[in-house]
Amino acid sequence: MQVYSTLHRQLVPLVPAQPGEIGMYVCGATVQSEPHIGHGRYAVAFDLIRRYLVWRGNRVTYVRNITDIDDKIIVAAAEAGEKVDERAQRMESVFAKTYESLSVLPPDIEPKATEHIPQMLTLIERLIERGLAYPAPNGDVYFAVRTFEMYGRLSRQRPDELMAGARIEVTEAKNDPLDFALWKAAKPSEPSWDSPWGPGRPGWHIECSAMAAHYLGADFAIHGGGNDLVFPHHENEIAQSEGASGETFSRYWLHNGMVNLGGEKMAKSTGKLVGLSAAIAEYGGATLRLFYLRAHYRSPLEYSKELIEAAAASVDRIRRFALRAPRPEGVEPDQAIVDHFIVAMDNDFATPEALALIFDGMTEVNRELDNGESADSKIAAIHQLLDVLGIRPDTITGDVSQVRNLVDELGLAQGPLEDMMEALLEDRTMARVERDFARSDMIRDRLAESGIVVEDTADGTRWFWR
RNA sequence: GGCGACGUGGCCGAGUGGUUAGGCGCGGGUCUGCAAAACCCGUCACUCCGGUUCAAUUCCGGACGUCGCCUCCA
Repeated sequence: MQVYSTLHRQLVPLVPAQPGEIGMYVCGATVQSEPHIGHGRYAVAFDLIRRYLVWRGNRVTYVRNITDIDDKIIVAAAEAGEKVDERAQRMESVFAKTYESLSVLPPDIEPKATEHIPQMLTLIERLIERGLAYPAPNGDVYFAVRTFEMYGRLSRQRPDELMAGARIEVTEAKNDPLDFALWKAAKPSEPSWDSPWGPGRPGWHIECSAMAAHYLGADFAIHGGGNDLVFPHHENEIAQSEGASGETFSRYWLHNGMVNLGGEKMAKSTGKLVGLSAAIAEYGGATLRLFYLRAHYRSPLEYSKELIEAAAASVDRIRRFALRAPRPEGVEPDQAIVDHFIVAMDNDFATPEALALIFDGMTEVNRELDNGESADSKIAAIHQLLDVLGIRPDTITGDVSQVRNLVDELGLAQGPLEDMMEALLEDRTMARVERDFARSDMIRDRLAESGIVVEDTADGTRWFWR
């Protein structure tokens, strides 16, 4: 299996320290405000990687953190008149809901920064002992970038050239403008924790170093996150972790590409964003998930109505397939299809190619079914691969209230959705037999309005939620 | 200015030194009360300029362009 590692800048074989034992740390969200489409991408990308690695027989420990204390949260909470921890918890639950809608599995461990302050303090003390960090007179503690020779290895930045860029925060407390905060002295009314350097809160980067080491040790396989985190966040993590332990910190660095809107990165700071919850409400989580998977995880991904609707059309195609060709019991999946999938996915998780072969397989199955042949092993393979990709066409549902209204109007019996649909479709079939097409079309149209597609096929009438 | 990624048909998006990606859309057909679906056929591209080669979209060099990072960021 080959992965593209930002550290190596090329495809490299994925070889964990212990064969089949993969520790995976992914930088999760800062729960400052509602997630946008971009947040869904990182979540789906690494969920996919995790699922695939597990499916291939690895024991994966997936850690995805929550940053629940930082400047942005403090500011956002103040603006909203909320307590910092309350806001963080509220946003955390919004994120959790969207993850669930996107079929993103919960990580094995989801550590929060505020619950690992002791680990961070220990790490900072060690860095000071080793001469890589220093407390400043104002109560801050800084990492001394120039003392860490390898600084810039991940992002290919040289400290002198960073200086030339000059957009670096200059603080009098720092010995060098490149130094970054490990610990920030608390201002009045800010949340704070006791430390050897006085009350304060952690700098952003230290939490990931501390929590990754705590749960995965130093030499774990994969560290992931958005490619906007390469510098400075991941660069600083390496400096802190390797500076403290003297060991390599994470073997491979995987970074997902950004979601663009109108050709530019989606970001809160520029106001160029679409809310994730709103998009899920409009199109459904499965469509969003497929939207992400249509592009390779490292490529930029443009968000637009046209592209999301193309994804929705593909979800419909998958859904129809699942209805026509349900998962057969006790059938061995077609090995050729599975092998092809593995070749694609072993190549840095090439989901566009994987999707292409699944669509190919669906076309073959449909053809064979049209010809009255059995296609069970191919069907089994396709269902299995959809599972690995986390695409679950059977879990989509909609609002039943309009169906109830229609049932009432037609004088049919209320009941579970399945029963009501059966009654409605029977009514419609009768109307068609009597050539009362006004009535049959009305039923179909009304169901369409409530999000249910009704189609008459050679095998009979089928329906599904869109 | 520094670092990095990338430029494929109407759109999205793989891939390859000479032979079909796939999806969406579009045109035609089979089927059908209609619609939709499904299937079949068609829609054959690779930013530009040099170079290597019998042969380049695919390798090398250059130009142009796009995007990201260098500041909080998935």
